[in-house]
Amino acid sequence: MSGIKDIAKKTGLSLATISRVLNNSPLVSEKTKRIVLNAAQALDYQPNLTAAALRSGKSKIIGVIVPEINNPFFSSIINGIEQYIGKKGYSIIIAQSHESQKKELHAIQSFVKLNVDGILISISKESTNFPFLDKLEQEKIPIVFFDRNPQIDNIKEVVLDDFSGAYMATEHLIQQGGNTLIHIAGNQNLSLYKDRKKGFQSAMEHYQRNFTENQVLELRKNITQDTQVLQELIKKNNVDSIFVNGDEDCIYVLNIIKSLGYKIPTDVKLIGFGNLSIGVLVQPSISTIDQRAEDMGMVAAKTILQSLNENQPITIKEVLSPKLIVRESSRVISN
Amino acid sequence: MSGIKDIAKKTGLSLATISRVLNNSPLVSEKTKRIVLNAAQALDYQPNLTAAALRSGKSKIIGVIVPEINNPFFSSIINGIEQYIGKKGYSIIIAQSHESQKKELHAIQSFVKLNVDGILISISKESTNFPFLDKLEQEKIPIVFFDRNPQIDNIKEVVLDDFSGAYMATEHLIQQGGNTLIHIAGNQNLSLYKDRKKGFQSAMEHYQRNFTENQVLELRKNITQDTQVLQELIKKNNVDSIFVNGDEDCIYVLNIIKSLGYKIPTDVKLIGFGNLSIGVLVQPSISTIDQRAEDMGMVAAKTILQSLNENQPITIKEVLSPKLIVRESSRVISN
DNA sequence: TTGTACGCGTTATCAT
DNA sequence: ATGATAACGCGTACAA
Repeated sequence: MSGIKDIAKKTGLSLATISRVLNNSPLVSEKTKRIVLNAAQALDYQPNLTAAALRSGKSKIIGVIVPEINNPFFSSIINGIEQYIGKKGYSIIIAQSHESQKKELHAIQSFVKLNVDGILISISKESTNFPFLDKLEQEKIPIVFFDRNPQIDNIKEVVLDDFSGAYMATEHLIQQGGNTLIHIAGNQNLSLYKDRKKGFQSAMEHYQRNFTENQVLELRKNITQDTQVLQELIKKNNVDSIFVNGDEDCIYVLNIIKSLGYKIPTDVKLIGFGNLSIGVLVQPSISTIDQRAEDMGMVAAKTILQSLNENQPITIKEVLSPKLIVRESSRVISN
Repeated sequence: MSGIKDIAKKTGLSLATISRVLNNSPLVSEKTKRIVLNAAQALDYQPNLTAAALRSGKSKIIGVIVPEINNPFFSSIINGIEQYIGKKGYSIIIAQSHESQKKELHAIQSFVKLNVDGILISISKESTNFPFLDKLEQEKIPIVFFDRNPQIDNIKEVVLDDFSGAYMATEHLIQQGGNTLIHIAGNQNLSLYKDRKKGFQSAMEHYQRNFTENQVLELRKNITQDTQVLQELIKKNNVDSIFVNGDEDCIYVLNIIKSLGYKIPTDVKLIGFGNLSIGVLVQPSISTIDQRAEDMGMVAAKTILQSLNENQPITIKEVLSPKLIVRESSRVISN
């Protein structure tokens, strides 16, 4: 392995010329270009990115912060980010917030010290204010929020249209013949769960289903209690369709309903949200809304790389449209 | 934000002294130490890790390569790595091989250019030779293999005792009253799946269950065919216990068996491998072998950090013991 | 078109 | 115990 010095020595050219060739400067003749590239090949030249970073101020590293890497949704997003960014010659460095604002700040500090060129972040549940934004602006480090976004102005963000997703899910249940619907909601501290609830409400109203707050509940994650609640809703209130805020909860609900002796989708129709791969392994397979995690990662990656070249602080809001995926848990068998 | 120059200017001390204080050199008086640290605080000093890396040759970055980050096992390992390494002031940079040896090599190249201090890798299924080992040794970059390991000598590796895990699983099925057992195997190109098969075989032999290759099969992932095969095995051969190579496949098998009308665990007992979180969401919940993914990540992280300080190329093999997790799919209801 | 020389921010060596 | 200065490997303004 060798550096530009070695190439200079071998070719008899100056360091500057070598550097120019390797950075595709137009100010070099074709001939010397060839000579240098050949020598580079022969010597197994490997640029020292650290030195380049120090000199140029560009590290070719993007920092990524997620609440939990160990979460299929986020790891899929990271997958998307890595794929896009890897192609462009960048690397990603990863930190987890574990839903703690303190760790989030700490991660950003580390990233700044490492001279990352940009930051991609999905904020923690705790985070309501964002003290790091000023600092990053000073340092000219662009930041793009994805999925979970702060409810503030003048930022770049990539989000899913959770409202539409929930609307689509609800509409689908109704179109499949659902009469009495409920929504099992997620943590209302996160705006995306709020949006899913709103989407449910909106679809209900649009189809004149007389929406009330009684039709929305959160799980206790205590199987006895949850079973009891669902039993009552289905028996007394004739609930025949349930839109669950996420696939994991959906499978949990699915099992409860099956254990109660109801048939899915005949007695109760179910749809989740998230399109986890496990959704096709359960029986019946669950309908869901695809969050397009990889796409989100790719768009976020694209956005941050764009921001590196334009130094105007533009406001960007990329909204991805979710996709309805119909499987057994909500499909009315046609005959 | 400021650097050591700013502190030097403010305190009137030399750059060298500032650097010494910040690196906890013993060669400074307590008094100046205080002065410097106070100034650092006041000026919001942030070390430029790029510059430090260039000068010292230590980047405080560890490169991690996994086949797919979007895989709960690997993302859990990364979680473990990140937790351990983050505490020690290191960062992790991540690349995926997508099971391609070419991408694996490419990732290593990138890591070398970035001057990572060490590499953690779980090799791709394709990889049978490891041309990068020489280069890394030249560059004095330590490498630690985890989970999937090359079958060669003189390396550092952290693996699960897959043999024992499979043995435990099989033994458990027998102890629960299993008479006729089969094993649904994984891709035999990976040594860990081979080990799981061997563990099954060993337990079978130990309990005089007359092991033959007929008791091992791989799924076709075609639901019609797989259903047919399982149906026959249960009906004709009286199979009453199945050890499946992984939890995802286990859930797949579970659904097939339920759809055939058999009761689990009464008619057929099941156990998987991997302890995916989804295992408790299906019904019945599946017994499994915990792979201790986070522990593996932490041990791998610990191992690589140790290697940074000792420059002797020591051979290390850390073997983690799996844990049996008994849930409904294999538990004989006591009465 | 090519070369010279300085600087990026820090650490390490040598002197004081 | 502290300071002056070179060096890490590369990029670029300026000179030629």
